[in-house]
Amino acid sequence: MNSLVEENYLKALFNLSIENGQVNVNDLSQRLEIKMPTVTSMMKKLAGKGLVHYESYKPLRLTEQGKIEAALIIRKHRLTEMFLVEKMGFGWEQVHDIAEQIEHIHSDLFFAKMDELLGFPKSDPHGSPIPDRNGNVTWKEFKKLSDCLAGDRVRLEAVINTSEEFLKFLNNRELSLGLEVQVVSVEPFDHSMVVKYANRAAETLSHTVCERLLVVEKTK
Amino acid sequence: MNSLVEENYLKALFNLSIENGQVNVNDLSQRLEIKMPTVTSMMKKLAGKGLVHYESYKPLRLTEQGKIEAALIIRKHRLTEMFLVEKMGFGWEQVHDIAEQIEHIHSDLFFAKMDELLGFPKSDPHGSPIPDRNGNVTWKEFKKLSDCLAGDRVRLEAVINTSEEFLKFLNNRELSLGLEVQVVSVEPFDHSMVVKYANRAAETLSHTVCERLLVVEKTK
DNA sequence: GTATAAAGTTAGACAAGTAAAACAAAATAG
DNA sequence: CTATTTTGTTTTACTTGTCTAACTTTATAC
Repeated sequence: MNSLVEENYLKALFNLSIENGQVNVNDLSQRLEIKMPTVTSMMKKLAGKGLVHYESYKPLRLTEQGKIEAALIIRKHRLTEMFLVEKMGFGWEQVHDIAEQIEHIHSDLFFAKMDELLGFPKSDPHGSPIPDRNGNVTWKEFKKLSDCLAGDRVRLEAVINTSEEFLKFLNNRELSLGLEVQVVSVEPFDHSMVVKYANRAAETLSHTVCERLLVVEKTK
Repeated sequence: MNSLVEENYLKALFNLSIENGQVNVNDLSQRLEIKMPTVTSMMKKLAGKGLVHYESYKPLRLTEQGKIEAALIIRKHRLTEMFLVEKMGFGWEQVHDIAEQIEHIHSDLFFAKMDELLGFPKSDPHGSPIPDRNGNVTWKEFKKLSDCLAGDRVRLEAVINTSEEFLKFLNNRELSLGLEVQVVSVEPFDHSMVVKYANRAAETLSHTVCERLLVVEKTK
């Protein structure tokens, strides 16, 4: 059984691998706000448990077993977020910190019950996929809104950042998952976008925001 | 902010005080399955934080602040148990271990929401009172079934032990809270009781069981 | 009322997780 | 291609929570 601390390293390593591809000690150190020597020693420990491939000065990689164990923690996190939103009435901007704690609860029954009550959801309130009971994740093919062109019509399917500030920003602009969005124009200078959606007047979104919005082409 | 470990000491000390009155280092040591020297040093630490009155070789006592902080943890535990039973469909025998973990979640909002969804319950699925947001507990006057006499008609209001085995034992005999029970006879030798309830044939309950069942006299 | 047992404390040690300081390797900038 | 910066590692040390062994105080049994 992994400790709470080990679980956090596994999860961060898993998430960074997806976000950045290659993960260095420094990346993990910054993500966890833990100094590099501590990260190095934990990597050796997790390598000893067969969860990480560790070689000095080389990028960090989870083993197959490490990936499974990380995915199962993320499963618990995302099921919890979904439960908090769907069954307890929380907003999608309120659930991250609570799920960050509940993901470490040890009780298969508890999460199986959540899953059942939710009707076995495939994604969490931010559009991220929920790994299955075996730790398998199937990613849908999303495109960043920032990669779209003027005239594109797309549907908002997921957000990358789940911080309270970002999600409140989206709430203030009535941007929510499932929304159909039309790209009116792209500003060549700063890559900001003018978009239209719902019954709102044209809205300008910075590149920083558009990069964090994942969409699919609207199938007519 | 108290650590998870400190929280467990506070809670155990609070519960033992109610169960036994006076609490010694040895009692706490046995309850927590932690050796006495460790308990002694933690008591000094908690005394330093103003949560425990500690004097060498004297019984242990929570300070007023210690009682409040302990009661707030117990509040979280009992709200969780109620939520698991009422909103998630768990049996009363399944919830202890999960609540034991969730009681350490730090999120006022999370427990406030549970409380609200449950309609501000006054007691948990085992009949124990839920402390209020300020850590105040109001105990109802219960009597042990084992203190009743032949002919008494009472209502089962709470159970003392919340272990899975004990609650399964009660489930097997269809004993649940709210049930009206009639004491048919008391065996003088071992204090076992013959009782009748629901539509069942007479049932014999050992003294050990009757001691753990809390009742009120049935008001006609 | 002393002898023994039980309970409690002190002292020293250890594991997990952390960081600071010093050093080593790799990447980068001229 | 060397000099410098960045990244990573090693060593040492600290904190929290735990234990064992040794000792002290209090309680209990004749």
